[in-house]
Amino acid sequence: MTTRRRSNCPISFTLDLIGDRWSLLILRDLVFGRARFYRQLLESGEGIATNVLAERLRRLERVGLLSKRRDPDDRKRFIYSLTPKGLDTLPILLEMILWGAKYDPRTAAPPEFVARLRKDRERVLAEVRARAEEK
Amino acid sequence: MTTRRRSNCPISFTLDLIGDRWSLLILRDLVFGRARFYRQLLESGEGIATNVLAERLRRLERVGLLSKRRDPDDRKRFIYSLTPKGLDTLPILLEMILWGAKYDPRTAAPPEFVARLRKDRERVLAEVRARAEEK
DNA sequence: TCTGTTACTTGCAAAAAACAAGTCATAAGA
DNA sequence: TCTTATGACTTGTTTTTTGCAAGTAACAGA
Repeated sequence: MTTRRRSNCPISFTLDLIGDRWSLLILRDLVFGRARFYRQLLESGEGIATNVLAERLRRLERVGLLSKRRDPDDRKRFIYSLTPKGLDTLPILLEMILWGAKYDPRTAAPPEFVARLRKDRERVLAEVRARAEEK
Repeated sequence: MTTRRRSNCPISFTLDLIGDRWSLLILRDLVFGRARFYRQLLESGEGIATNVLAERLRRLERVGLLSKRRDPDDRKRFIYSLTPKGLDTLPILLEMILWGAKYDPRTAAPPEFVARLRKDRERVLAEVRARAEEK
């Protein structure tokens, strides 16, 4: 992926950083707590290629969305976690959940979560954020 | 771009349809009323290649986010416009504006628009939606 | 020390994007 | 009505990115 910015439009800026087919899925797995290690990210569902994952992690770290540190409990692996800047993409992810759940007849989105999200967006946002932060 | 779905995750579903480097910019130009014709989309800032634009328009039409009709005032051109499904991506675009405006020091996002959006999200959403609908 | 994990890297083929040029259906002007 | 212009693309080619398979290096455990 290229890094060259295309304009000063805020949407374009956002897309230049996370507007590819994988970055937001990586952020999703970190935000919703499904993964913390390389292996988990690699195996979490959609089948990203290992070289692409490595490149994306490097990139997301470089632009400040996530950080990497050695796991003190097992020094051969690394813990990937979101920075505040990375966590701030949560509202974007939540809107994508709402849109996807609305238009995908086969969606796996839990209906009660979606209903709560629609009804009380701020509250759900705060809850997911809090859970993500304590990791 | 491929069309094959990767999973039933709503975020993944959304990204399968609009998670590339151009689709959301096209939607942006249609939502915010900067463009209605092929030429305008082609020249609106970021420099999409003509073959890529053509392919994306075909794709977005096929998945039901936009529609195409001949312009009655000049039958050699076509008017591209959003469907309700396409217009429903607006919340995603607005969150990207907020994120981009927050983290891009060179952002061109009008500060008063961003401030209003932060303060009264629902209202701005309704306004932009209303303006986009009357086209 | 040997074996297994974990996190990658490297090499190559396939797909997609960027770039340049050309086609085709209107429309507008002489 | 012939001629040129415009708008919306298509086609061919090069470059970049992705996907896939295999391999390597650091650390851990027995």
